[in-house]
Amino acid sequence: MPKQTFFNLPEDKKERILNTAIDEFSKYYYHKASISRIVKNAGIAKGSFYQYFEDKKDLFKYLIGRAGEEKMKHFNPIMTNIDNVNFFEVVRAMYITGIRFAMENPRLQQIADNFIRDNDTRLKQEILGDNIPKSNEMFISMINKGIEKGDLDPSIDVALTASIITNLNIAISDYFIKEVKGKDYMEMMPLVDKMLYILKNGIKSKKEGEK
Amino acid sequence: MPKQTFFNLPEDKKERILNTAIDEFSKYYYHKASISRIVKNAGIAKGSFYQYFEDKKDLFKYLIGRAGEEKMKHFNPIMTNIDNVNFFEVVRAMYITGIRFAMENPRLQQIADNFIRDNDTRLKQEILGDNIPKSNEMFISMINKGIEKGDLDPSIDVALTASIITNLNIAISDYFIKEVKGKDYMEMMPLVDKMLYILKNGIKSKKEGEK
DNA sequence: CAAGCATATGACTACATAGTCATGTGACCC
DNA sequence: GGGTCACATGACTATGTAGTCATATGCTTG
Repeated sequence: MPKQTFFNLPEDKKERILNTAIDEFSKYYYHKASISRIVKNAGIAKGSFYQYFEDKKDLFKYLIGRAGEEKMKHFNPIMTNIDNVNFFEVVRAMYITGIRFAMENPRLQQIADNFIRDNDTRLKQEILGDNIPKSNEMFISMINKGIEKGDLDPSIDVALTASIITNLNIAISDYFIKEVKGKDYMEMMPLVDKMLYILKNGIKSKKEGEK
Repeated sequence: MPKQTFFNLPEDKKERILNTAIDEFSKYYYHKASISRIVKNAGIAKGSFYQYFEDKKDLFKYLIGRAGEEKMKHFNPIMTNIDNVNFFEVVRAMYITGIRFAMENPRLQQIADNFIRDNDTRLKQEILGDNIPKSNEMFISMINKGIEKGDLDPSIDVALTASIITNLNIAISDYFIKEVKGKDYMEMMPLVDKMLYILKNGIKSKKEGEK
């Protein structure tokens, strides 16, 4: 956590510092991001930085935490209905909010991306604690419920399906941002539906049987 | 390319240097990997290193190239049959060889992984040139042929499906390495088939219609 | 005015990095 | 012996980093 000194700062200064830090960590991954550059760009002294934050990790943890909170704000409303709606509706809502978040907060999305892809597992452990497996567990329980309710094919492999759904989430965000960037984000809707069609029905021709 | 001096070295010395370098780049991504550590671990002088390679990038390019060649050795036999066999057979063979490569060459796999995930696009561009889009183009042409032949549902979105198949390739390797590591790699076969089942048929329950 | 306290500062330490270069060493040939 | 050439060496340069610390500024309170 940042020191009290940081929270005591006037709002605009806090904002300026965080904004500069977000810029830095969205451009460079953790180890390459530079405190020296941050203080230079934010127009504060090196010493001041260390009056605000314990160290580099302290700042980064704080940013990751804020990004997570921001993302959760969008996801929570979906999760409350989770038991009442069709499985695919939930997945659809998740994909849509995921893309929306990425478009509305490209720098935070980039920071999260860099962080997820970072292979310094010690750093990840220190910063995330044990929040990583939770998302997968949630999917697994969702899939199990989906099978019970009759929404899903009971012969699928649950853990593998969870992994697929997670990866498709990443795939569709990537695909959309690469292919459709700049355009209105409402254009993602048909794309999400095409993705869900495939997830639901597969890609095998319906006209003839399996060879 | 490494300098001639490097290729003139006795085989065991070359081997020792490359081996140490592979170790380093599989543990750390490009910018964090250290030439100083490599020369220390390989037992050669710093100056010698620069008699063998132009610079850090030269060595890395060489390693990426070797890893690529190694991987291609496995893939090429599949690609020659590409027109004669069922679409899903090709995808199946690709997934299997992908996992096999990852298991047989964990360090090379790790280097390729680190590199793909690196977000220094300039470095990527310099090292890969324009080889990146090629793999996607190949998938797209495969999918189009699959539709023509009647293997695939013509209503799918081709580009999106290509992206899905690529991502599922990553997903299954990840999943397999996390879940099944240490065991015999033949255990991946049922997993690949479950994955293909989902890709073919989707995950929707077959008993009742869509809600 | 004076004391005290929160905040601000940038030179500095200690360390790591990639890459250079002048000097050695040893084998081979004339 | 003398010359040439390939390879070997590690001290050194230049640059970057995270983090420290003694000092200074300025606001608030008695």
